[in-house]
Amino acid sequence: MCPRAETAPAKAVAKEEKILEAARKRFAYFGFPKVTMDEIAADVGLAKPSLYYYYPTKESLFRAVIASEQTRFLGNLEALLARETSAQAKLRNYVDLRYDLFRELANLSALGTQTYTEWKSLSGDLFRALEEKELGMIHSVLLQGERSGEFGTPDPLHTARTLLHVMHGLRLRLCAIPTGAVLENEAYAALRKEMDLVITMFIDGMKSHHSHLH
Amino acid sequence: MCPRAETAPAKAVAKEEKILEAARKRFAYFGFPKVTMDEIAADVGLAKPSLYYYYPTKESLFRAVIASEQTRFLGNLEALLARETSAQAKLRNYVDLRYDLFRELANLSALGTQTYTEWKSLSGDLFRALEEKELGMIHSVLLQGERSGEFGTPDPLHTARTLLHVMHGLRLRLCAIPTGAVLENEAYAALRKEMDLVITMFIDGMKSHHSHLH
DNA sequence: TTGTCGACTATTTTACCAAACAGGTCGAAA
DNA sequence: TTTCGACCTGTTTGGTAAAATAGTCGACAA
Repeated sequence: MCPRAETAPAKAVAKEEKILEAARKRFAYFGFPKVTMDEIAADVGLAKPSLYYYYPTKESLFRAVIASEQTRFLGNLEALLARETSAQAKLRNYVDLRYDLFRELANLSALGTQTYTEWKSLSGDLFRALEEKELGMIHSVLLQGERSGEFGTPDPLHTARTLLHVMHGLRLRLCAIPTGAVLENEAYAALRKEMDLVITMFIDGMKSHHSHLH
Repeated sequence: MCPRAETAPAKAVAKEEKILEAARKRFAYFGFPKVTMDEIAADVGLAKPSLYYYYPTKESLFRAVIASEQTRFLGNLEALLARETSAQAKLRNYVDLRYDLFRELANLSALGTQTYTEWKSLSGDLFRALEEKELGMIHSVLLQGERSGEFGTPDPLHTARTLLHVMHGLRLRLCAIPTGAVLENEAYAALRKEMDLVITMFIDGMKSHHSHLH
């Protein structure tokens, strides 16, 4: 209520986020090892030791960056699933969001694969936690689809997991393997089309499974 | 006809294959850089220079190893497609074979990912050529399924490519990302199940697409 | 002619050391 | 509460000498 009462902490939080943003940019462009704390400090107009007032280690700062990206994604995803639509529509929307996150992460990482695996190793637990939540959401959508009679699967959890792995696999493949496409954009457009086809196949496959049970 | 006429070259060919086999084992266990030509030579009871009589460079030997593995796979695949069965059955058999090749390559490479990407970079053209042929075969099976009325796709080539990419993506993911599974065998069993589910979804999806056109 | 190898070359890896660098700490001062 | 100068310490870097390895050549043998 009183603006003054919030001033001191608000300022600290604001600075924390400025640091986070500067770090995100640096890490994204140059990768974790090539970024120095001095540089990040300079970006936000501070000296190195001041950074340690907000983040105890370089790694914790990095993890904070990852966590913030993931939180944003999860927020969007949750909002999406909360909206009252068909399970199919939700699955397609999920693909949309997933693609966007892939795209963003790739955009920010000059070096593709390298950064990706680097991130994975530095904060594998975060990634695993994200996948866990992502899996849970897909799973719940599949269950919704089953309840509402849109489609069915013999094993919704297995299907959800496979779907998740397929999407990540496609993305990983794109990063790990030099595609024929010269332009990065082309490669991503192809990824997009493949993700769409996969989700279509899964939806149609699940519909047909359901109708077999009729 | 005359056994004598074949003796000299036959012996040479046999030795060539002994070298190939020794090299395969070494490369598989230790990876390309950690293997020396002396070691391979010793394995087959020769001195290093003799190897160069059969293979002009270390890399050519390595490529010969890869090529032989791939040829075997392609042979099996072709034999499979030649057999007179339904397109569905062929797709499922393709998954079988593909899985086996994944499994074998992984079995032979102590270091998983590392070796995989190493191989890719050293003989990317071979891998690309293999994928090209693999793609062609999947494509032809999809076309067969369409002709025979088993199922249909709006874009068979795109579907074939996506299927290929999905399978490779799943495998790649397994290599690149430390899974929760402690035992490697578990991880591969999971891969197997996922590959099966994907092909099921694709088959069902394509069936339903076909029946929509009815 | 086909196949083998000992001895040699050229290039890459390794081993090592010193200097620079970068993550992290501390106490003082706004 | 927030900032920073000075300091500490483990790691990376650069350069070099020694070792190892891919690849060559000419001689020798089947």
